[in-house]
Amino acid sequence: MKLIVDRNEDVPTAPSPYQASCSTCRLSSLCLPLALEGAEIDVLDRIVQRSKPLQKGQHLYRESEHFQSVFAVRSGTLKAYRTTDSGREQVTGFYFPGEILGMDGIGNNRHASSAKALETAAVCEIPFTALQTLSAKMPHLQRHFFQLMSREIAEDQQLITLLSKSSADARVAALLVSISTRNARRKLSAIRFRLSMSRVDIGNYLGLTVETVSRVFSRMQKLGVLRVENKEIEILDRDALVEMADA
Amino acid sequence: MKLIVDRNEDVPTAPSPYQASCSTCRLSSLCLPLALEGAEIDVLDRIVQRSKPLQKGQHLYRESEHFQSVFAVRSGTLKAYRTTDSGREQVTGFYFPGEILGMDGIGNNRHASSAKALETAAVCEIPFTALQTLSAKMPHLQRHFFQLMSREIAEDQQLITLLSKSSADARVAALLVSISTRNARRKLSAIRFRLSMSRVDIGNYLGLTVETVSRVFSRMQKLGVLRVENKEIEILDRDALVEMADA
DNA sequence: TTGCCTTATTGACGCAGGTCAACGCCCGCG
DNA sequence: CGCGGGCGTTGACCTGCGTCAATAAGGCAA
Repeated sequence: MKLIVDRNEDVPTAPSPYQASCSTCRLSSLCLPLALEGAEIDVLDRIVQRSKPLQKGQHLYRESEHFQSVFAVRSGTLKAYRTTDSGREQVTGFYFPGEILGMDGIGNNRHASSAKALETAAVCEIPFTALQTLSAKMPHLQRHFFQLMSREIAEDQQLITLLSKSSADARVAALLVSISTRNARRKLSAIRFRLSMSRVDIGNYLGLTVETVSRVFSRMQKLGVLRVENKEIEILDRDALVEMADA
Repeated sequence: MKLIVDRNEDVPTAPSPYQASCSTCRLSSLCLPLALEGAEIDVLDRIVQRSKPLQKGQHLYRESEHFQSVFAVRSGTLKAYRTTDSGREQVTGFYFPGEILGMDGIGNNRHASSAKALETAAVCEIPFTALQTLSAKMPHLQRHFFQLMSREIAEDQQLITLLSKSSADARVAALLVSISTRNARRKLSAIRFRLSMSRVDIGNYLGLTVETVSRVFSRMQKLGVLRVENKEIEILDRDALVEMADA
């Protein structure tokens, strides 16, 4: 029944050609190289470090640690979260292959959130100082990185909008639509996928309790919008879902 | 019933010495020039346009308009907001003197939010293309701008955290603490100030109704934490406020 | 000034979602 | 292969905030 799962049963830390290079990377069309051409990609390639396979539950970096690099997800999923003064944990984002995380640390040289693998995950590390130097020389890269940061802002604002007023149904629907869309970008199925995060994480991210998330899933299943089987999700009526996400 | 409005009844583009220069600007220690030295400031100065005094209610830019510049607030306050698919308005931020807005438009060359003056306001316009060119030449500037964007991300995450779980009291307390802190940065009173935004805007920003905001103010006043008189706020017990903000 | 219209406050009431509790089912470990 | 602990689901109940409504208080126009 369940087929599984993640790849990256990762290789000991030998010479470590975890991945040849940006130019052969399947994700280059989503990731940092997006705006670059051949020669430029090679230059970027030289600063990128591909040495970090993470096991489920392992941290990539922790809040308030010294900031040094941003990271691109190569495989697997990560969550970013911060801890409030009162000790509560708040998930601020999920990161899928091709996406960049860690940019919130640039502001004061200290990570503003922690990042943890939700399943076995591989990332590319991009030392920020080197990235800056390169950016100054490669306008495309500079521009692209500005864009990536800007989009992160815009996405956070999207989430703010969601959290500010929307119903539980709308929040869950919005998350599912988002995941679906991001899957499509990676040429994966937009209607059938496996949630790598727990219900707790989903609830936390969306400002809901686990119970509510669970009830929403059940309700949507009853309505014929979704099929839910543990972490497997099938979207049966995407239009309905999009509609719910907005309301 | 809807009247008004504004369109950029735009200001003659005459010589326009609304403000001498960045180097004489009282806010330079908060704003873009922060990381620069004498000569560099002058160069930045040359691309900055100081031509836009806005009347209360007037727009600086509108969602989905072509993105061209970011803006620094010189005086007054602005709010940024986006409109959801269902037509609801969501305030995503308030901007005070020395702060930069418009960075969410970089991502796809289109403003992701609208910005409107809450009172008479003056801004400096910083054409983004020119800023990029300069950034490539001036590492300090590039770095500083990355930092500004990063901080915007971190602040949005703060708000996400707030909206995700906190009580109405905590939300209002957090906003007041934030305004207080930002006032202090500008050498204004941290304990006595005038709210430039309406209760509606506050509620919208915090994901609360006007009524709730009003009740929270009353309650805090009763508790002796605040003195509220219309838009005038006096913080009587900052520690208590900080404490409430966290819970 | 007077009056009008927008903004703010306060009260009464209802409901979405939180809380508490019980239970079933994966899944990893021995 | 069986056992245990975490994760997920479901139900019953409770509460903080939204909603509706009425009134007050600014503030701007004429």
